[in-house]
Amino acid sequence: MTGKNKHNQCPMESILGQIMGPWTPYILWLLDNEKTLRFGEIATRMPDISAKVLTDRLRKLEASGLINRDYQPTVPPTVNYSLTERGRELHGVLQGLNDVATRWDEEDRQKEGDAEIAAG
Amino acid sequence: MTGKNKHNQCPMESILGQIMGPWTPYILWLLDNEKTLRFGEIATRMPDISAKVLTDRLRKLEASGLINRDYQPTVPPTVNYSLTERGRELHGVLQGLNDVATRWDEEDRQKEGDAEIAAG
DNA sequence: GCAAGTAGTTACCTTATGGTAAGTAATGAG
DNA sequence: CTCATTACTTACCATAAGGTAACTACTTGC
Repeated sequence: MTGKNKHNQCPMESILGQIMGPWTPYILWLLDNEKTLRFGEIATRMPDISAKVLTDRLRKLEASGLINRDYQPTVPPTVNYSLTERGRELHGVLQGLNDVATRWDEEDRQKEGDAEIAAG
Repeated sequence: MTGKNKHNQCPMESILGQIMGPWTPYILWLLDNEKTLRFGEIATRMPDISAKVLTDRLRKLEASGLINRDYQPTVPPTVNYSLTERGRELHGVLQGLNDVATRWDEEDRQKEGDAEIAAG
């Protein structure tokens, strides 16, 4: 997987093993923005992830102490996910990541547009 | 894999596909700190990564336009890696990540220490 | 008694990923 | 003539990761 070693010498390795990996930062970003989301709501916002993998990521984030899982034994059941206090400490990083992503995306679209105009 | 989709609707997906993945953020962090590093110097700082995988990561970062590869055809050859301008824009994110990582690491060590004292 | 709805779990199979070891190029040293 | 050096590349193999489909539980409504 994305990270199996815990923390040898460098603290950064540890955090990377927890929050990195295919869909993980995006899940954190969703929960950072929307406070609380049900399993199905996360799945809707990430159409390309399978239930199996989403469950896996949520379980790992829970094990890392970054998200809370609140199971309500209603019928049908309701499970709410939210960031823990530690998870919320990632806000600045996630925000910064999104800012850069948005900026690059705009720049790239701009360049694509220019290229199309130049090509006639 | 870590990222195959380019950018469907959300710009964050794109950046995650580029900088996420097992060792990638750590490589960027090294280059952000040390300006320029040779292949072997990066390898020394990351003892657990194999040459094959390190090469793969460097090639992908180069393809994403985040790092420069400067091949000097000396004997034996010298290859210097450094961040591009775009790569340097990740400074804030990498710094923030490292800050959180360091803080959590200290907190966890503190807790471990407390537990040991409590256990006698 | 059967379908619907939520949040999964499980089994099975395919693909992706990563490790190891060996090979390559070019040249100066011994 | 062979070794050492750097930065890889290649082939081969083992493991990990992920997709799909089917199945679970529980109760309301038809």
